Amino acid sequence: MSAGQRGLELFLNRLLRRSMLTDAEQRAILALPGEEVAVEANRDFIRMGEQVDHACLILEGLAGRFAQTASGERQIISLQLPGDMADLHSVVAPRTSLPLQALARTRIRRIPHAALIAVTDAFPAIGRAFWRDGIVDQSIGSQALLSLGRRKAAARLAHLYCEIAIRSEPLGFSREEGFVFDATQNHIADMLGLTPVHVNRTLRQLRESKLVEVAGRYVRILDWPALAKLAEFDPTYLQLEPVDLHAGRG
Amino acid sequence: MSAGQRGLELFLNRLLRRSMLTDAEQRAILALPGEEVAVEANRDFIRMGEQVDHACLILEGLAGRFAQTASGERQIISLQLPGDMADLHSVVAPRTSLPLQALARTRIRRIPHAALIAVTDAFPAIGRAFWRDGIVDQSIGSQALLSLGRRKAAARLAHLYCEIAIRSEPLGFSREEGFVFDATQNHIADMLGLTPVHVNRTLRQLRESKLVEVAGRYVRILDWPALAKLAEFDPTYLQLEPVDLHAGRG
DNA sequence: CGCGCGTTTGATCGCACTCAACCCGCGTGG
DNA sequence: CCACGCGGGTTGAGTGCGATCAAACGCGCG
Repeated sequence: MSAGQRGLELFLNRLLRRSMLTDAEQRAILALPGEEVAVEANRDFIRMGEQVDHACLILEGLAGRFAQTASGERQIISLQLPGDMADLHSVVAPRTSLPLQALARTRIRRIPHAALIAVTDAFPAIGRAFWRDGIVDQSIGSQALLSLGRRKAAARLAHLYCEIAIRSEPLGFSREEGFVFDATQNHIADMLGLTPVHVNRTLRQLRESKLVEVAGRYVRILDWPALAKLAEFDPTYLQLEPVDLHAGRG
Repeated sequence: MSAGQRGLELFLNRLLRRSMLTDAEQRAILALPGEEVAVEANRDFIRMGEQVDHACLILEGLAGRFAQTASGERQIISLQLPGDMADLHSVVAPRTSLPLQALARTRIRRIPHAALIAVTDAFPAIGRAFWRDGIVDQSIGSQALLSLGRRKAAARLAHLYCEIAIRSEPLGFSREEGFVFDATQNHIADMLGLTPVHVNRTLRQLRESKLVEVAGRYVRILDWPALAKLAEFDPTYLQLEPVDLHAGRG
Protein backbone atom coordinates (compact mmCIF):
# COMPACT_ATOMS: atom_id res chain seq x y z
CA MET A 1 0.00 0.00 0.00
CA SER A 2 1.18 3.52 -0.69
CA ALA A 3 2.32 5.93 2.00
CA GLY A 4 -0.68 8.14 1.34
CA GLN A 5 -3.04 5.29 1.93
CA ARG A 6 -1.31 4.34 5.15
CA GLY A 7 -1.99 7.81 6.44
CA LEU A 8 -5.64 7.56 5.51
CA GLU A 9 -5.90 4.15 7.15
CA LEU A 10 -4.65 5.60 10.42
CA PHE A 11 -7.26 8.31 10.09
CA LEU A 12 -9.98 5.83 9.24
CA ASN A 13 -9.03 3.77 12.29
CA ARG A 14 -9.33 6.85 14.40
CA LEU A 15 -12.82 7.49 13.06
CA LEU A 16 -13.88 3.85 13.40
CA ARG A 17 -12.97 3.76 17.07
CA ARG A 18 -15.70 6.35 17.62
CA SER A 19 -18.22 6.01 14.80
CA MET A 20 -19.66 3.11 12.85
CA LEU A 21 -19.22 3.48 9.11
CA THR A 22 -20.47 1.23 6.33
CA ASP A 23 -18.11 -0.35 3.83
CA ALA A 24 -19.06 2.23 1.23
CA GLU A 25 -18.35 5.01 3.68
CA GLN A 26 -15.01 3.51 4.62
CA ARG A 27 -14.01 3.23 0.98
CA ALA A 28 -14.96 6.86 0.47
CA ILE A 29 -12.60 7.88 3.28
CA LEU A 30 -9.73 5.80 1.92
CA ALA A 31 -10.23 7.30 -1.52
CA LEU A 32 -9.66 10.85 -0.33
CA PRO A 33 -7.06 12.65 -2.44
CA GLY A 34 -4.20 14.75 -1.09
CA GLU A 35 -0.54 15.62 -1.44
CA GLU A 36 2.21 14.84 1.00
CA VAL A 37 4.39 17.56 2.53
CA ALA A 38 7.36 17.46 4.88
CA VAL A 39 7.66 20.10 7.62
CA GLU A 40 10.79 20.94 9.59
CA ALA A 41 10.70 21.16 13.38
CA ASN A 42 9.46 24.46 14.83
CA ARG A 43 7.92 25.52 11.51
CA ASP A 44 4.35 26.73 11.17
CA PHE A 45 2.51 24.91 8.42
CA ILE A 46 -0.71 26.83 9.01
CA ARG A 47 -0.29 30.49 9.83
CA MET A 48 -2.55 32.68 11.92
CA GLY A 49 -5.55 34.10 10.09
CA GLU A 50 -4.70 32.28 6.92
CA GLN A 51 -7.56 31.15 4.68
CA VAL A 52 -7.07 27.46 3.92
CA ASP A 53 -8.66 25.15 1.38
CA HIS A 54 -7.34 21.89 2.80
CA ALA A 55 -7.07 20.01 6.07
CA CYS A 56 -3.81 18.51 7.35
CA LEU A 57 -3.53 14.85 8.25
CA ILE A 58 -0.47 14.07 10.36
CA LEU A 59 1.42 11.11 8.95
CA GLU A 60 4.51 11.15 11.09
CA GLY A 61 6.03 13.36 13.75
CA LEU A 62 4.32 15.72 16.18
CA ALA A 63 2.37 18.92 15.71
CA GLY A 64 0.58 21.41 17.93
CA ARG A 65 -1.78 24.34 17.82
CA PHE A 66 -0.69 27.51 19.61
CA ALA A 67 -2.05 30.59 21.21
CA GLN A 68 0.09 33.34 22.63
CA THR A 69 -0.04 36.48 24.71
CA ALA A 70 1.13 39.91 23.62
CA SER A 71 4.40 39.39 25.45
CA GLY A 72 5.02 36.30 23.37
CA GLU A 73 4.35 33.62 25.94
CA ARG A 74 2.95 30.58 24.23
CA GLN A 75 0.30 28.09 25.20
CA ILE A 76 -0.09 24.88 23.27
CA ILE A 77 -3.80 24.31 22.83
CA SER A 78 -3.76 20.85 21.32
CA LEU A 79 -1.35 18.16 20.22
CA GLN A 80 -1.60 16.14 17.04
CA LEU A 81 -0.15 12.68 16.67
CA PRO A 82 0.12 10.62 13.50
CA GLY A 83 -3.36 9.66 12.32
CA ASP A 84 -4.90 12.85 13.66
CA MET A 85 -6.50 15.25 11.23
CA ALA A 86 -5.01 18.34 12.77
CA ASP A 87 -7.52 20.87 11.50
CA LEU A 88 -10.53 18.95 10.30
CA HIS A 89 -12.57 21.84 11.69
CA SER A 90 -11.12 24.04 8.96
CA VAL A 91 -13.67 22.44 6.64
CA VAL A 92 -16.35 24.53 8.33
CA ALA A 93 -14.05 27.28 9.65
CA PRO A 94 -11.60 27.91 6.80
CA ARG A 95 -10.19 31.05 8.39
CA THR A 96 -8.03 29.48 11.06
CA SER A 97 -7.72 31.47 14.24
CA LEU A 98 -4.68 29.64 15.58
CA PRO A 99 -1.45 28.58 13.91
CA LEU A 100 -0.34 24.97 13.55
CA GLN A 101 3.29 24.14 14.10
CA ALA A 102 5.45 21.06 13.78
CA LEU A 103 7.16 20.38 17.12
CA ALA A 104 9.48 17.88 15.50
CA ARG A 105 10.18 16.93 11.93
CA THR A 106 6.74 16.01 10.62
CA ARG A 107 5.14 14.68 7.47
CA ILE A 108 1.60 15.75 6.68
CA ARG A 109 -0.94 15.09 3.96
CA ARG A 110 -3.08 17.93 2.69
CA ILE A 111 -6.64 16.93 1.95
CA PRO A 112 -8.69 19.44 -0.07
CA HIS A 113 -11.81 20.77 1.63
CA ALA A 114 -13.73 20.21 -1.60
CA ALA A 115 -13.14 16.47 -1.30
CA LEU A 116 -14.10 16.44 2.37
CA ILE A 117 -17.28 18.38 1.71
CA ALA A 118 -18.17 16.12 -1.20
CA VAL A 119 -17.81 13.05 0.99
CA THR A 120 -19.94 14.52 3.77
CA ASP A 121 -22.62 15.47 1.27
CA ALA A 122 -22.63 12.00 -0.21
CA PHE A 123 -22.60 10.37 3.22
CA PRO A 124 -24.21 12.42 6.01
CA ALA A 125 -22.98 9.88 8.57
CA ILE A 126 -19.41 10.74 7.60
CA GLY A 127 -20.19 14.37 8.26
CA ARG A 128 -21.37 13.43 11.73
CA ALA A 129 -18.34 11.19 12.22
CA PHE A 130 -16.11 14.20 11.45
CA TRP A 131 -18.14 16.29 13.86
CA ARG A 132 -17.85 13.58 16.50
CA ASP A 133 -14.11 13.36 15.90
CA GLY A 134 -13.82 17.00 16.83
CA ILE A 135 -15.73 16.33 20.03
CA VAL A 136 -12.90 14.08 21.18
CA ASP A 137 -10.46 16.92 20.70
CA GLN A 138 -12.77 19.12 22.69
CA SER A 139 -12.89 16.48 25.39
CA ILE A 140 -9.11 16.42 25.50
CA GLY A 141 -9.17 20.19 25.75
CA SER A 142 -11.56 19.98 28.67
CA GLN A 143 -9.15 17.75 30.55
CA ALA A 144 -6.38 20.21 29.77
CA LEU A 145 -8.48 23.01 31.24
CA LEU A 146 -9.00 20.97 34.37
CA SER A 147 -5.26 20.37 34.55
CA LEU A 148 -4.27 24.00 34.09
CA GLY A 149 -6.96 25.27 36.41
CA ARG A 150 -6.86 22.80 39.25
CA ARG A 151 -3.91 20.43 39.13
CA LYS A 152 -0.38 20.90 40.42
CA ALA A 153 2.63 20.61 38.15
CA ALA A 154 3.38 16.95 38.91
CA ALA A 155 -0.20 15.88 38.25
CA ARG A 156 -0.30 17.88 35.02
CA LEU A 157 2.83 16.24 33.74
CA ALA A 158 1.68 12.78 34.81
CA HIS A 159 -1.64 13.34 33.07
CA LEU A 160 0.11 14.40 29.89
CA TYR A 161 2.25 11.27 29.83
CA CYS A 162 -0.76 9.05 30.50
CA GLU A 163 -2.70 10.65 27.67
CA ILE A 164 0.11 10.44 25.15
CA ALA A 165 0.72 6.82 26.10
CA ILE A 166 -2.89 5.89 25.36
CA ARG A 167 -3.07 7.98 22.22
CA SER A 168 0.12 6.33 20.96
CA GLU A 169 -1.25 2.82 21.24
CA PRO A 170 -2.78 2.73 17.74
CA LEU A 171 0.67 3.63 16.41
CA GLY A 172 2.11 0.40 17.70
CA PHE A 173 3.37 1.51 21.09
CA SER A 174 2.18 0.20 24.44
CA ARG A 175 2.26 1.93 27.79
CA GLU A 176 4.74 -0.44 29.40
CA GLU A 177 7.17 -0.83 26.56
CA GLY A 178 7.39 2.89 26.04
CA PHE A 179 6.49 5.35 23.33
CA VAL A 180 7.98 8.19 21.35
CA PHE A 181 7.23 11.71 22.53
CA ASP A 182 9.30 14.11 20.54
CA ALA A 183 8.67 17.33 22.46
CA THR A 184 11.32 19.39 24.23
CA GLN A 185 10.89 20.44 27.84
CA ASN A 186 10.21 23.86 26.44
CA HIS A 187 7.28 22.49 24.47
CA ILE A 188 6.01 20.62 27.52
CA ALA A 189 6.15 23.84 29.51
CA ASP A 190 3.99 25.48 26.86
CA MET A 191 1.51 22.62 27.07
CA LEU A 192 1.21 22.62 30.83
CA GLY A 193 1.30 26.34 31.51
CA LEU A 194 4.62 26.11 33.37
CA THR A 195 8.14 27.38 32.88
CA PRO A 196 10.77 25.11 31.33
CA VAL A 197 12.73 25.22 34.57
CA HIS A 198 9.83 23.94 36.57
CA VAL A 199 9.08 21.24 34.03
CA ASN A 200 12.62 20.05 34.44
CA ARG A 201 12.36 19.87 38.21
CA THR A 202 8.97 18.18 38.08
CA LEU A 203 10.25 15.66 35.58
CA ARG A 204 13.08 14.90 37.95
CA GLN A 205 10.55 14.16 40.69
CA LEU A 206 8.76 11.66 38.45
CA ARG A 207 12.08 10.07 37.53
CA GLU A 208 13.26 9.85 41.12
CA SER A 209 9.92 8.38 42.17
CA LYS A 210 10.51 5.65 39.56
CA LEU A 211 7.27 6.54 37.78
CA VAL A 212 8.67 7.26 34.35
CA GLU A 213 11.93 6.90 32.49
CA VAL A 214 12.82 9.43 29.82
CA ALA A 215 15.62 8.97 27.32
CA GLY A 216 15.55 11.60 24.63
CA ARG A 217 12.46 11.09 22.52
CA TYR A 218 11.63 7.83 24.24
CA VAL A 219 9.39 7.67 27.28
CA ARG A 220 8.64 4.59 29.30
CA ILE A 221 6.10 4.45 32.07
CA LEU A 222 7.56 2.36 34.88
CA ASP A 223 4.63 2.38 37.30
CA TRP A 224 1.37 2.91 35.43
CA PRO A 225 -0.98 2.59 38.43
CA ALA A 226 1.00 5.09 40.49
CA LEU A 227 1.30 7.53 37.60
CA ALA A 228 -2.40 7.28 36.76
CA LYS A 229 -3.26 7.82 40.41
CA LEU A 230 -1.05 10.88 40.66
CA ALA A 231 -2.65 12.23 37.48
CA GLU A 232 -6.16 11.14 38.44
CA PHE A 233 -6.17 9.78 34.93
CA ASP A 234 -9.38 8.23 33.65
CA PRO A 235 -9.09 7.32 29.95
CA THR A 236 -12.82 7.25 29.29
CA TYR A 237 -12.65 10.79 27.95
CA LEU A 238 -10.57 9.42 25.05
CA GLN A 239 -12.26 6.13 24.33
CA LEU A 240 -15.74 7.06 23.27
CA GLU A 241 -17.15 3.77 22.08
CA PRO A 242 -18.30 3.49 18.48
CA VAL A 243 -21.69 5.08 17.90
CA ASP A 244 -24.04 4.56 14.98
CA LEU A 245 -24.54 7.97 13.44
CA HIS A 246 -26.82 6.86 10.61
CA ALA A 247 -30.31 8.33 10.54
CA GLY A 248 -33.05 6.34 12.20
CA ARG A 249 -30.68 4.53 14.53
CA GLY A 250 -32.11 2.52 17.42
CA MET B 1 -44.69 34.60 19.05
CA SER B 2 -44.48 31.77 21.57
CA ALA B 3 -41.73 31.44 24.16
CA GLY B 4 -40.42 28.33 22.46
CA GLN B 5 -40.06 30.13 19.18
CA ARG B 6 -38.23 32.99 20.84
CA GLY B 7 -35.66 30.54 22.11
CA LEU B 8 -35.24 29.05 18.66
CA GLU B 9 -34.89 32.51 17.14
CA LEU B 10 -32.02 33.29 19.48
CA PHE B 11 -30.41 30.03 18.44
CA LEU B 12 -31.00 30.71 14.77
CA ASN B 13 -29.44 34.15 15.16
CA ARG B 14 -26.42 32.54 16.72
CA LEU B 15 -26.09 30.18 13.78
CA LEU B 16 -26.66 32.93 11.22
CA ARG B 17 -23.87 35.05 12.60
CA ARG B 18 -21.50 32.27 11.55
CA SER B 19 -23.12 30.36 8.72
CA MET B 20 -25.29 31.29 5.77
CA LEU B 21 -28.55 29.40 5.65
CA THR B 22 -31.28 29.47 3.02
CA ASP B 23 -34.86 30.39 3.87
CA ALA B 24 -35.87 26.75 3.80
CA GLU B 25 -33.05 25.88 6.17
CA GLN B 26 -33.98 28.71 8.52
CA ARG B 27 -37.59 27.57 8.59
CA ALA B 28 -36.43 24.04 9.40
CA ILE B 29 -34.51 25.35 12.42
CA LEU B 30 -37.44 27.39 13.67
CA ALA B 31 -39.73 24.39 13.33
CA LEU B 32 -37.67 22.25 15.69
CA PRO B 33 -39.82 20.70 18.41
CA GLY B 34 -38.99 20.61 22.12
CA GLU B 35 -40.32 20.96 25.62
CA GLU B 36 -39.48 23.69 28.05
CA VAL B 37 -38.02 22.95 31.48
CA ALA B 38 -37.08 25.17 34.44
CA VAL B 39 -33.92 24.41 36.41
CA GLU B 40 -33.08 25.74 39.86
CA ALA B 41 -29.70 27.31 40.57
CA ASN B 42 -26.86 24.88 41.30
CA ARG B 43 -28.79 21.94 39.89
CA ASP B 44 -27.37 19.55 37.30
CA PHE B 45 -29.70 19.11 34.36
CA ILE B 46 -27.34 16.72 32.59
CA ARG B 47 -25.52 14.28 34.80
CA MET B 48 -22.13 12.70 34.26
CA GLY B 49 -22.11 9.65 32.02
CA GLU B 50 -25.81 9.95 31.32
CA GLN B 51 -27.09 8.83 27.92
CA VAL B 52 -29.20 11.63 26.49
CA ASP B 53 -31.62 11.77 23.57
CA HIS B 54 -32.01 15.54 23.43
CA ALA B 55 -29.92 18.70 23.37
CA CYS B 56 -30.51 21.64 25.71
CA LEU B 57 -31.11 25.13 24.39
CA ILE B 58 -30.67 27.80 27.05
CA LEU B 59 -33.62 30.20 27.04
CA GLU B 60 -32.87 32.24 30.11
CA GLY B 61 -30.35 32.22 32.93
CA LEU B 62 -26.81 30.86 33.00
CA ALA B 63 -25.40 27.36 32.72
CA GLY B 64 -21.97 25.76 32.75
CA ARG B 65 -20.17 22.51 32.06
CA PHE B 66 -17.94 21.16 34.81
CA ALA B 67 -15.00 18.93 35.36
CA GLN B 68 -13.61 18.11 38.77
CA THR B 69 -10.67 16.50 40.49
CA ALA B 70 -10.87 13.59 42.91
CA SER B 71 -10.67 15.99 45.83
CA GLY B 72 -13.77 17.75 44.54
CA GLU B 73 -12.20 20.92 43.17
CA ARG B 74 -14.21 22.11 40.24
CA GLN B 75 -13.28 23.65 36.94
CA ILE B 76 -15.92 25.23 34.75
CA ILE B 77 -15.13 24.20 31.19
CA SER B 78 -17.65 26.32 29.35
CA LEU B 79 -20.40 28.83 29.96
CA GLN B 80 -23.76 28.88 28.21
CA LEU B 81 -25.80 32.03 27.79
CA PRO B 82 -29.36 32.30 26.49
CA GLY B 83 -29.46 31.32 22.82
CA ASP B 84 -26.62 28.84 23.23
CA MET B 85 -27.31 25.19 22.53
CA ALA B 86 -25.46 23.91 25.56
CA ASP B 87 -24.76 20.40 24.34
CA LEU B 88 -25.35 20.35 20.63
CA HIS B 89 -22.43 17.96 20.47
CA SER B 90 -24.56 15.37 22.27
CA VAL B 91 -26.19 14.71 18.89
CA VAL B 92 -23.03 12.89 17.87
CA ALA B 93 -21.77 12.07 21.38
CA PRO B 94 -24.90 11.07 23.29
CA ARG B 95 -22.97 9.74 26.26
CA THR B 96 -21.98 13.03 27.85
CA SER B 97 -18.66 12.99 29.64
CA LEU B 98 -19.25 16.16 31.64
CA PRO B 99 -22.23 17.35 33.64
CA LEU B 100 -24.19 20.49 32.83
CA GLN B 101 -25.33 22.68 35.68
CA ALA B 102 -27.46 25.78 36.06
CA LEU B 103 -25.45 28.48 37.80
CA ALA B 104 -28.53 30.56 38.35
CA ARG B 105 -32.22 29.89 37.86
CA THR B 106 -32.42 28.84 34.25
CA ARG B 107 -35.01 27.88 31.67
CA ILE B 108 -34.05 25.42 28.97
CA ARG B 109 -35.72 23.81 25.97
CA ARG B 110 -35.01 20.18 25.23
CA ILE B 111 -34.70 19.42 21.54
CA PRO B 112 -34.83 15.74 20.59
CA HIS B 113 -31.77 14.37 18.82
CA ALA B 114 -34.05 12.66 16.33
CA ALA B 115 -35.30 16.03 15.15
CA LEU B 116 -31.79 17.45 14.95
CA ILE B 117 -30.53 14.46 13.00
CA ALA B 118 -33.49 14.64 10.65
CA VAL B 119 -32.79 18.27 9.92
CA THR B 120 -29.10 17.66 9.26
CA ASP B 121 -29.97 14.79 6.93
CA ALA B 122 -32.45 16.91 5.03
CA PHE B 123 -30.04 19.87 4.91
CA PRO B 124 -26.33 18.96 4.99
CA ALA B 125 -25.44 22.63 5.31
CA ILE B 126 -27.29 22.71 8.63
CA GLY B 127 -25.18 19.80 9.79
CA ARG B 128 -22.07 21.78 8.93
CA ALA B 129 -23.52 24.88 10.60
CA PHE B 130 -23.95 22.83 13.79
CA TRP B 131 -20.42 21.56 13.46
CA ARG B 132 -19.18 25.11 12.89
CA ASP B 133 -21.12 26.29 15.92
CA GLY B 134 -19.19 23.85 18.04
CA ILE B 135 -15.95 25.25 16.63
CA VAL B 136 -16.76 28.59 18.22
CA ASP B 137 -17.09 26.90 21.60
CA GLN B 138 -13.77 25.26 20.99
CA SER B 139 -12.29 28.62 20.12
CA ILE B 140 -13.61 30.03 23.38
CA GLY B 141 -12.08 27.06 25.14
CA SER B 142 -8.75 27.78 23.49
CA GLN B 143 -8.78 31.30 24.87
CA ALA B 144 -9.61 29.89 28.28
CA LEU B 145 -6.61 27.59 28.03
CA LEU B 146 -4.41 30.54 27.19
CA SER B 147 -5.83 32.40 30.17
CA LEU B 148 -5.34 29.57 32.65
CA GLY B 149 -1.92 28.71 31.33
CA ARG B 150 -0.35 32.08 30.76
CA ARG B 151 -2.33 34.96 32.18
CA LYS B 152 -2.35 36.43 35.68
CA ALA B 153 -5.50 36.61 37.74
CA ALA B 154 -6.38 40.20 36.81
CA ALA B 155 -6.01 39.53 33.10
CA ARG B 156 -8.08 36.35 33.37
CA LEU B 157 -10.90 38.18 35.09
CA ALA B 158 -10.74 41.08 32.66
CA HIS B 159 -10.85 38.67 29.74
CA LEU B 160 -13.86 36.92 31.18
CA TYR B 161 -15.78 40.17 31.54
CA CYS B 162 -14.88 41.25 28.02
CA GLU B 163 -16.05 37.95 26.61
CA ILE B 164 -19.34 37.91 28.48
CA ALA B 165 -19.96 41.51 27.47
CA ILE B 166 -19.62 40.67 23.79
CA ARG B 167 -21.55 37.45 24.05
CA SER B 168 -24.37 39.29 25.81
CA GLU B 169 -24.85 41.81 23.03
CA PRO B 170 -27.33 39.71 21.03
CA LEU B 171 -29.43 39.54 24.20
CA GLY B 172 -29.95 43.28 24.16
CA PHE B 173 -27.09 44.40 26.37
CA SER B 174 -24.24 46.62 25.32
CA ARG B 175 -20.76 46.82 26.81
CA GLU B 176 -21.08 50.34 28.11
CA GLU B 177 -24.56 50.18 29.53
CA GLY B 178 -23.81 46.97 31.36
CA PHE B 179 -24.97 43.39 31.25
CA VAL B 180 -26.26 40.66 33.53
CA PHE B 181 -23.76 38.11 34.74
CA ASP B 182 -25.42 35.93 37.32
CA ALA B 183 -22.41 34.00 38.62
CA THR B 184 -21.13 34.08 42.20
CA GLN B 185 -17.50 34.78 42.96
CA ASN B 186 -17.29 31.10 43.74
CA HIS B 187 -18.39 30.28 40.21
CA ILE B 188 -15.94 32.79 38.78
CA ALA B 189 -13.16 31.16 40.77
CA ASP B 190 -14.09 27.83 39.20
CA MET B 191 -14.00 29.40 35.75
CA LEU B 192 -10.62 31.05 36.17
CA GLY B 193 -8.79 28.39 38.12
CA LEU B 194 -8.47 30.58 41.20
CA THR B 195 -9.76 30.56 44.77
CA PRO B 196 -12.84 32.58 45.67
CA VAL B 197 -10.75 34.69 48.02
CA HIS B 198 -8.37 35.67 45.26
CA VAL B 199 -11.21 36.41 42.88
CA ASN B 200 -12.58 38.80 45.45
CA ARG B 201 -9.27 40.60 45.81
CA THR B 202 -8.72 40.75 42.08
CA LEU B 203 -12.20 42.07 41.54
CA ARG B 204 -11.45 44.79 44.04
CA GLN B 205 -8.41 45.78 42.00
CA LEU B 206 -10.54 46.15 38.89
CA ARG B 207 -13.10 48.15 40.84
CA GLU B 208 -10.48 50.44 42.40
CA SER B 209 -8.87 50.97 39.00
CA LYS B 210 -12.28 52.16 37.76
CA LEU B 211 -12.34 49.50 35.07
CA VAL B 212 -15.59 47.79 36.00
CA GLU B 213 -18.51 48.31 38.32
CA VAL B 214 -20.27 45.32 39.80
CA ALA B 215 -23.61 45.47 41.57
CA GLY B 216 -24.98 42.03 42.27
CA ARG B 217 -25.89 40.40 38.97
CA TYR B 218 -25.21 43.58 37.03
CA VAL B 219 -21.82 44.36 35.57
CA ARG B 220 -20.86 47.56 33.83
CA ILE B 221 -17.58 48.10 32.06
CA LEU B 222 -16.41 51.63 32.83
CA ASP B 223 -13.24 51.72 30.76
CA TRP B 224 -13.49 49.29 27.88
CA PRO B 225 -10.14 50.16 26.21
CA ALA B 226 -8.23 49.77 29.46
CA LEU B 227 -10.00 46.54 30.36
CA ALA B 228 -9.45 45.08 26.89
CA LYS B 229 -5.81 46.05 27.05
CA LEU B 230 -5.34 44.43 30.44
CA ALA B 231 -7.04 41.30 29.13
CA GLU B 232 -5.31 41.43 25.76
CA PHE B 233 -8.83 40.88 24.48
CA ASP B 234 -9.29 40.43 20.75
CA PRO B 235 -12.91 39.52 19.91
CA THR B 236 -12.12 37.99 16.53
CA TYR B 237 -12.13 34.54 18.13
CA LEU B 238 -15.87 35.01 18.76
CA GLN B 239 -17.01 36.76 15.64
CA LEU B 240 -16.33 34.33 12.86
CA GLU B 241 -17.96 35.94 9.90
CA PRO B 242 -20.76 34.10 8.11
CA VAL B 243 -19.49 31.36 5.84
CA ASP B 244 -21.33 29.61 3.04
CA LEU B 245 -21.31 25.94 3.93
CA HIS B 246 -23.29 24.73 0.95
CA ALA B 247 -21.60 22.30 -1.41
CA GLY B 248 -19.87 23.78 -4.41
CA ARG B 249 -19.27 27.13 -2.77
CA GLY B 250 -16.90 29.54 -4.43
C1' DC C 1 -34.57 36.06 65.44
C1' DG C 2 -31.25 32.83 63.65
C1' DC C 3 -29.47 30.57 59.78
C1' DG C 4 -27.08 30.15 55.37
C1' DC C 5 -24.97 31.94 51.50
C1' DG C 6 -22.12 35.12 49.43
C1' DT C 7 -18.79 38.67 50.13
C1' DT C 8 -14.92 40.90 52.38
C1' DT C 9 -10.56 41.35 54.80
C1' DG C 10 -6.23 39.90 57.37
C1' DA C 11 -2.10 36.86 58.20
C1' DT C 12 0.79 33.33 56.75
C1' DC C 13 2.39 29.74 53.61
C1' DG C 14 4.10 27.44 49.55
C1' DC C 15 4.27 26.30 44.66
C1' DA C 16 6.00 27.91 40.78
C1' DC C 17 8.44 31.97 38.66
C1' DT C 18 12.59 34.62 37.84
C1' DC C 19 17.29 35.27 37.18
C1' DA C 20 21.56 33.25 36.58
C1' DA C 21 24.85 29.94 35.76
C1' DC C 22 26.72 25.82 33.80
C1' DC C 23 26.81 21.34 31.24
C1' DC C 24 26.45 18.54 27.27
C1' DG C 25 26.13 17.07 22.40
C1' DC C 26 26.11 18.53 17.93
C1' DG C 27 27.00 20.95 13.80
C1' DT C 28 29.86 24.50 11.56
C1' DG C 29 33.69 26.72 10.23
C1' DG C 30 38.44 28.37 10.85
C1' DC D 1 41.85 19.33 14.77
C1' DC D 2 39.95 22.40 17.78
C1' DA D 3 37.09 26.78 18.48
C1' DC D 4 32.81 28.30 18.63
C1' DG D 5 27.86 28.81 18.80
C1' DC D 6 23.55 26.97 19.73
C1' DG D 7 19.72 24.38 21.41
C1' DG D 8 18.36 21.63 25.07
C1' DG D 9 18.85 20.12 29.69
C1' DT D 10 20.18 20.79 34.68
C1' DT D 11 20.81 23.08 39.02
C1' DG D 12 20.88 26.92 42.64
C1' DA D 13 19.19 31.15 45.12
C1' DG D 14 15.76 34.43 45.90
C1' DT D 15 11.05 36.28 44.90
C1' DG D 16 6.12 36.71 44.38
C1' DC D 17 1.49 35.43 43.09
C1' DG D 18 -2.08 33.14 44.57
C1' DA D 19 -3.39 29.46 48.13
C1' DT D 20 -4.67 28.52 52.75
C1' DC D 21 -6.62 29.34 57.16
C1' DA D 22 -9.48 32.15 59.82
C1' DA D 23 -12.83 35.48 61.02
C1' DA D 24 -16.35 38.81 60.38
C1' DC D 25 -20.06 41.19 57.77
C1' DG D 26 -24.41 41.92 55.13
C1' DC D 27 -28.49 40.27 53.46
C1' DG D 28 -32.51 37.49 52.32
C1' DC D 29 -35.42 34.08 54.14
C1' DG D 30 -37.82 30.77 57.01
